[in-house]
Amino acid sequence: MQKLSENMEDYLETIHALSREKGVARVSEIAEKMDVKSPSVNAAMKNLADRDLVIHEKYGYVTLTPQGQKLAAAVQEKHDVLYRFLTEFLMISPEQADQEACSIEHAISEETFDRFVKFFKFLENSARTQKPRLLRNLETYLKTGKKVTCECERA
Amino acid sequence: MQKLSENMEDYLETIHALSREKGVARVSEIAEKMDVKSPSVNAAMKNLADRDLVIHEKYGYVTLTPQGQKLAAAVQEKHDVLYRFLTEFLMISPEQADQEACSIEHAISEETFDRFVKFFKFLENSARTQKPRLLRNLETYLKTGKKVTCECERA
DNA sequence: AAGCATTGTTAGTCTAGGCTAACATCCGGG
DNA sequence: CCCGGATGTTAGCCTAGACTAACAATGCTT
Repeated sequence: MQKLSENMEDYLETIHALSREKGVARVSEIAEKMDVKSPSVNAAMKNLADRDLVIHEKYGYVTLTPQGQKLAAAVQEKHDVLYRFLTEFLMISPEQADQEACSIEHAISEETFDRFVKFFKFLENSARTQKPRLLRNLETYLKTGKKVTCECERA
Repeated sequence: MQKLSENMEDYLETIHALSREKGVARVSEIAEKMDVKSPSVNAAMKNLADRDLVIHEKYGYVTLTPQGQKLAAAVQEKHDVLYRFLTEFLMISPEQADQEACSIEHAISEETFDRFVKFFKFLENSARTQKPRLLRNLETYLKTGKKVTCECERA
């Protein structure tokens, strides 16, 4: 099985999101959400159906197969972690973070994502236990460019 | 001027690298480094020359215009920071880090990159001043999955 | 139950960016 | 000088993934 293209991953992700939001996914909704026209969606559904990632009955709904589910969930998970990193630690606006997570999510290997998740949890943990030191220092630094040495270091 | 595609950014980056490594960039070298055939390079050079990003004399060398330089340097900078983050903090192997930096570099906006650089410097600074606490804890965590609360917090 | 708006599908076209095969130019060695 | 191999270019083709225009199915509304 050939690796999925970024575009096809995006389709899966969108179907996944729609299914969770509205229960089902329809061609027109997918088109609208992805800002493409319905014939493009149609072609993509044919592609994904051929790979057994979706089921698309003529003039009917689109649903993910278990395989498609799994892939979509993996992409979604990357999206979510990236989004949280961008908003919580880089303080990017929600809209922009969402958009960028959407690009970056396709560029990251499983291996790297796995480590990044750990890294992220570590940061969050530090932010919690050292609160508000580490995070506040970072925030100050991001805003002012001034380095703040850790208080516990100076002590 | 239309935004550059990822592929064209890659061409610029490769020309930039070759120019620095060997002084000049030739079609065959670009092709080899990017693992494409020379007619593809040719088409890309025509594209980039039309945008005034490179100069490509017939049967001759390829050089970056000042504009091309600037763009290439920006891409390169993203690559470098990402590479360092991946190797130093996520402990990804040099080869894989290089490869992934190559994908991720195209997916990041100027805004986000800017903040990420600050974030990265902050991390490096913490790693230096708190050495070896923060980094060692992260390393332990990445390897074992065990969370380690900051020593200065427990004190 | 029929008609029409909505929705989905098909056919055909376009662009980016690959490729191969064939042709053109360049340059070093005889 | 000139010839052959290396290098560069052109022409023509392919695929992914978008689009428009035209056609088909569905289903709500009366």
